[in-house]
Amino acid sequence: MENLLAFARVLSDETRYQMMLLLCCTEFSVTDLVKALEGRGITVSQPTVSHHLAELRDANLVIVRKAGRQTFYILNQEQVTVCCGQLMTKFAPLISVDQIPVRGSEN
Amino acid sequence: MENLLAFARVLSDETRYQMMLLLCCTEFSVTDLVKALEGRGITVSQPTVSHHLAELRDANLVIVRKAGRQTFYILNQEQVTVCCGQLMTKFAPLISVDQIPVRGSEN
DNA sequence: CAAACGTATAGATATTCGTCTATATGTGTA
DNA sequence: TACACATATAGACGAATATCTATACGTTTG
Repeated sequence: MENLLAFARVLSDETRYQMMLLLCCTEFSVTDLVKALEGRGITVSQPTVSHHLAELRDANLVIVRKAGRQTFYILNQEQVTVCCGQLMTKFAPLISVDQIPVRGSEN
Repeated sequence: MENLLAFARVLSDETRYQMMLLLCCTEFSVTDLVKALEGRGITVSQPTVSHHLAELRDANLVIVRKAGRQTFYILNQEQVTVCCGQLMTKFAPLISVDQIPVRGSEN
């Protein structure tokens, strides 16, 4: 599947979205991620989280580190950046880069 | 639904993705859009395209102009830009804005 | 006014996909 | 070596959704 389609598809699920928010700047083991999601009101089983992590892996959106019997995941911010750049090129080519409203642009 | 989730959801379907590519810089009527999609190997009925256009409308991703019995659509590049900015803020906060690889960054 | 045209809506259907339970695989430990 | 722990995989199931056909709605035209 095309790169951007995979990126969008991964992002489009609430559970994965919250996972990515958590993984953005902090490494999590699978079990800890399950607990952290629970804390955000997302109650899912460990296999479900593993399944979603596999999708993130396939989309190159996480960096994986194995340590003993644990596996740690963290978001691949560079891939996010590449995808956002491609999105801008394809779907907002008329808007110059330095106009990207980075902060305080909720709506 | 949250803004970015809606954006990602809309983008995550192949048909809508191709529609957005076509609508990016050119206005299309519904019928012409059906034909243009056909030309790209996406064969869908007019009601299907209308249905997808309604989703794009709900996500504020198209600008609509009615003229006689036709309705013209074009992509709302500003909304795309806003969403990309929010994506960067939420999922790539450690990467500075001026590093966004805008062109020639396919992978 | 009636017919043709362009688009939107409604309802039905099949497929995709998110989730679960059960279990397999791999790794540390007593 | 046996067991406990952490994660991944397999298969089943229900909900979401992309698509279709049929039709309604609005507009132009003869």
